[in-house]
Amino acid sequence: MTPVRPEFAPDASLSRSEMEQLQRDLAETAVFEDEFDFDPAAVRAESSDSEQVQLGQTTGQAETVDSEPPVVAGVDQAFAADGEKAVSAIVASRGGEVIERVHAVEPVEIPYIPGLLSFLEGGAILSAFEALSVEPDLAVVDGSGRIHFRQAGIATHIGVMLDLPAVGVAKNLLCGRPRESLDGYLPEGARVAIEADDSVTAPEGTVIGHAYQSRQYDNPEKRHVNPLYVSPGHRASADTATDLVGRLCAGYKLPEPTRLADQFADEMKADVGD
DNA sequence: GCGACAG
DNA sequence: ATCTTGTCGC
Repeated sequence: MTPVRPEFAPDASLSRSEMEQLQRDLAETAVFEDEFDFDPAAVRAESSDSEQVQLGQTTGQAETVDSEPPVVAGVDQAFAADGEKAVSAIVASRGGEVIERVHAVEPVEIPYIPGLLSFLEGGAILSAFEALSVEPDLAVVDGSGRIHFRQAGIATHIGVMLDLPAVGVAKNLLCGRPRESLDGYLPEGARVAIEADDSVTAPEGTVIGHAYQSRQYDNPEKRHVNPLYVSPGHRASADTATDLVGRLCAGYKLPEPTRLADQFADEMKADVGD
């Protein structure tokens, strides 16, 4: 698919202040509330036999069409050639079934700067989306969305440019303040709101995402897992973004679309010449 | 000056 | 993100 808002292209030749201004403009365009063309409750991480039966039955065409799970695009990056090439991988799946995999390789133009990640990886991701044939309903991007200084993390950048519902899934917290301490043991399924503090361009206290415990061990003393940081990218609220990620997890810390893209990115990286 | 920082 | 062996725990 092609960008609907090309004016927001993550041009790596922009000055730092121009990049930051572009992000502020991007955040103005971003929609941090649910705006889907699909039923979020129909999103699933794994395929089920019952669905196969339904699709095969002759119980009304409209019904069978509606029962088709939304297409989710998992997006992840890897770097090759000593960090000089950015490899972006997208794995599209429907109800857990992989339906397409594409990738793109672009030269790395700038170093990693916290807050400006989309200018490092955005180009490769958009190239990969150009190569994608299917129309995804949702994108799950590695990195933050609204949990960002200017509310325009990479998930927001990609979502707005493609006008595609997107959620960001990060392994570390970029900014914001957890409503409750995350030091203690969080049981599986727990979510803690991440609020805007003075480092974020949003009213103090605005919920910009959640710390989400997608996986946890039973014994708090022996071993524990760190939570995921989920935030709206575009056309999704913080609550629904976390609901969606929860539905996309299948026993592992990371949601399935991310794991699939992660794996494919590694394969393509080796292909390019690790 | 100090602190803080996705991938 | 990436560089890397073994090792602890379920």
